[in-house]
Amino acid sequence: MSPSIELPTPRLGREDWLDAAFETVAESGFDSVRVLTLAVSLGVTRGSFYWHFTDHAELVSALVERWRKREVDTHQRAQEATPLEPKADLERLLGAALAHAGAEIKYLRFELALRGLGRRNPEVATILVEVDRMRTRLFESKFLRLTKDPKAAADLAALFYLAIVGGTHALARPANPERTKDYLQRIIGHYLIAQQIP
Amino acid sequence: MSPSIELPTPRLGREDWLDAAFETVAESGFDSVRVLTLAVSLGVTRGSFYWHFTDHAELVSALVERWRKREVDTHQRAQEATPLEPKADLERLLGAALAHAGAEIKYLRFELALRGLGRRNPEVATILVEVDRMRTRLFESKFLRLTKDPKAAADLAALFYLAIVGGTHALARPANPERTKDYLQRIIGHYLIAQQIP
DNA sequence: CAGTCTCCGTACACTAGTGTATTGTCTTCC
DNA sequence: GGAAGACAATACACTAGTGTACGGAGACTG
Repeated sequence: MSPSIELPTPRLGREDWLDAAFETVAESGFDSVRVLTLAVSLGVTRGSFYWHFTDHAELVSALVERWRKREVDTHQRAQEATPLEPKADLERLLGAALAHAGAEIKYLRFELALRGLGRRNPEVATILVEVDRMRTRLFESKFLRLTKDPKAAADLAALFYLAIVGGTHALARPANPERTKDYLQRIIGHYLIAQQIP
Repeated sequence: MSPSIELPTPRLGREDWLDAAFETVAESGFDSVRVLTLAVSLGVTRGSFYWHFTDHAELVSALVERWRKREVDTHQRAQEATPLEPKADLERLLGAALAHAGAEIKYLRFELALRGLGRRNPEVATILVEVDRMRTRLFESKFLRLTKDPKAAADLAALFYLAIVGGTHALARPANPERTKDYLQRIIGHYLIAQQIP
């Protein structure tokens, strides 16, 4: 009989637990992250978990921290990217923010869940404020290449970001993420970028 | 000794439980709604709860339903309100949507929590889609009085609504709701209403 | 003033989850 | 090939929560 029906069941590392937790957060929020449930879905017992983490709380904060690091990272790369023509630059950022296909939609859902957590966890709230500010400032610097009025650039960046956050809610819905993304990109791009050149 | 130190402890009705549940949702989300906890905070035991509700699930769906009814209600009133000049009309709606002081901020936080619930509960998701559509259509009808292009009116209404939903996140933060509201109202009003007259 | 309706307390059985302590079992590496 | 280290199972004690069954007690009503 062929022996290798059952997978080799590789041992788990910290990242595996974080990945699994990430999935559940994206699907059903932070409150659904249970050590027991994760263990079952990973095919092990909780014994494994408490080897990698001291605590349920540590899992959550590690997850948040991993997200923060990645955000700072992609922000760096966005800053260092060779700048296009100002308008195209903003459109590229918009497209990235509304990224939709496959894994990306999970990131959007995760971030929404994180904002939910931030509403009752001050440390998370602080991180969110920082990331929001980071992104807004990037937008601001781009808008500043379109208009010379610094106040208008700041306002437009803020409004731009508001629309993106709002759009995330629409994208997080099951129906038509592809079309939704195209639509969002079109209207935000049209009214908040194309139309705003002095 | 003066006898009336302790309050008369009025008996509780269904609404009292719903009110208490509403508070916890606004503060810490739907997952924090526990029968036991509510009972403690209301100063009774769970015996009371199971007289008014059959179930924990019934509490939640009753809460959602109450919210939906109220939304339909305020929508009716908004429709029937004597229309002002088109621009002022939109600005009034914007102000209402971003209402901030006192109790209103709880409503905003509740709605955000509800959107979180909607991400994993299809019935709630349906309700949210309906309410969103209801509101957007109202905005659309108002924008239609500013521009004759029906497509532009639809787009502007959508963008308007995106900005409002995004703005809710900013308002839900503890810091400076007053100032935040003024700022949001200003930039949304400026770029999405004032500037969009053909 | 007895009875009924409404609301609440109490006690019980049950489930899901956490965290700890201890003991295995692979791997790796000398 | 034997010891050490990395990962996992098991068993235990504990907490918070749900739902049910039933028994009061207070208020209103004839």
